[in-house]
Parts: sequence; C-alpha cells; structure tokens
Amino acid sequence: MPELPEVETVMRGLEPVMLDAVVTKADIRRPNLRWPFPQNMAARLEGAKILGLRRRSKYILCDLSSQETLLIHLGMSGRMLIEADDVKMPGHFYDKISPAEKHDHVVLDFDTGTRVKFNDARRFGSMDLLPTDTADRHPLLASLGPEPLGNDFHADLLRARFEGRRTPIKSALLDQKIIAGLGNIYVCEALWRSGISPKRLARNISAQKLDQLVPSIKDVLVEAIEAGGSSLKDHRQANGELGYFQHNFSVYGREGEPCRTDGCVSDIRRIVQSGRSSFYCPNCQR
DNA sequence: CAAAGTCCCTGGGGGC
DNA sequence: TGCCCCCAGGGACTTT
Repeated sequence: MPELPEVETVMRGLEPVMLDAVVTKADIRRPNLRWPFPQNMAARLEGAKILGLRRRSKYILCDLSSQETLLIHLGMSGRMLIEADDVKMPGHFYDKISPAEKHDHVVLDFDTGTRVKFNDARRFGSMDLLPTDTADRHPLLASLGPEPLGNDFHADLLRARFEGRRTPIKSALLDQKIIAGLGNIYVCEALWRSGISPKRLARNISAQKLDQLVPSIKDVLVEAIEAGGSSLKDHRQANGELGYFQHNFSVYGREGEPCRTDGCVSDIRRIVQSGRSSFYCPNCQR
C-alpha cells in the first residue's frame, strides 16, 4: 500500500532515530523477502553509522559510513517499527524494546538504545546493499522516471512520454518508468481532481488537461505528506499506515458513494484496468 | 518496442 | 465459531 507519501512519512519517522546512530546488531531472521538478502548483510550493517536517509520513488535509501547504501522497499505491507525503552525526544513515544515477533524479518539495534524492526506480512518488500556512489545505477532504480514533486516533472515531460501510447492514462501513470512513486490510490485521486477519465488513452490527453494533471498530482501528494506528517506528531512515528491519507480520499474505495464535486449527482464507479481497481466519477471525468 | 497478463504472499472480510 | 473464497497491490517476469 505505501505509495510515495507514505514512504516519505516513514522515512521522516526514521530520521530522528537512525541518523548518526551506529548499528550494533543486525538480526536477519529469514534468508529473503521478495528476493534473497545480499551476502553477509548482517556483518555489512554492523558497525556502520547512518549518515543520511533519502527517498527515491517508493524506496528508502540509508547511506552508511561503510560507503554502502541500504535500500529498502516496503512492498505492500512493509512497516518500520521503532522501539526504545527511554523517550529519546520530546513528543516521540515509542513502544518498549521487545523480541522479534511474527513477520519481523530484520531487526536493527543501534548504539543509541533504539531498535528498528522491518515487519512485512506479505513479504513483497525488499532490502539490498549497494555502493553509495553508484546507487542510482542499481537495477531497481536505474530506469525510474522523475520524481513527481521534483522540478523535472512538468506537462512537457508528460506530453513527450505519453506520445503514441495506446495505454489508458491510468496505466501510464502507474508505470514507474514514466513517473516514479505513484500507486493506485493517488493515480485515481489525481485523475479525479483533473477531470480525466482513467479510460482515456494517454496519447489522447489534451495539452490543457495535462496542464491540469500535473498540479493535481503534486497537490494530492503534498497534501498526503502533510497528513502523514501530522500523524508523526502522534505516537506511531514510522507506521506508514497511520500516515495514510484515507480520510480524505475523494474516489478511492468509494464505489457507489456520491461524487464530492459541488453540484454533481453521480456516484463513484469502480472498473478494473489491467487487474487493478480504478475509481472515478463518470460525470466529472471525461 | 509496447501492452497485457501472471505471479509472488498473507491477512482480512464477506458469505454461508 | 469456522471454513472457504476472493481481494488488495508493486513490480519483475512472461506472453502476445
């Protein structure tokens, strides 16, 4: 489930705990998640200091003093659980340090007395270690499109990348090579905001609609990050699910419920496109 | 190359 | 209460 805003929220929650901390113990509790863990992962993590945390698309990158970078993907159900016996920062309340439980696949202990657990019931997540200086050439990162919140994302880019594409706009926006970080929820929300049907082919979106789509995407992501950021002030810092924007969804998961556009009397519909649900208003979205 | 389908995995929810 | 079935979904891989 985590899309760009949730990953950003999780990363921000990890930052005060992991930054400048040294891994004293890495407990790798199974051989793999989605893919096998890298060779000697525990030994390569132990003794390393976390120099920085970054996000690229839906990936979290932890730059280590060993000149390696820990690459983390939360998949569908991945969570980073933070534990500490003492309150480390005002306003931060962590669960007490506790033994690994079901689905806690990687447990990192830090010299600061905190513990971070990677918990992932469905194991669609992944972890890898790669050289920091060539991190963006990693196979999982190399072909990603631009960040939707970055300066490289604008209507001209979409115009170029949608040219000749016979695929529905919904599928095109989910293609991480075109834009990186959007998932099913925020694609549905952005299309509703910009009045574009998910069924319209990418190559047939007018320039005017593309001009509306870009800010719709940026706005919905920024609002979701802000909603996640406010949840960080509560007690579950790194739990991406709490950061979810679900209370503010306009179409996602609202099949049969009224469209929220002022004056619109249509109900939200759900269709399946390439195996995934699309939610939209047949009246507002053309 | 593009586009569509398949698969991985498990918890949760609906139906009975 | 319990069982069965289906669904959720990111992204690599396979097929068309």
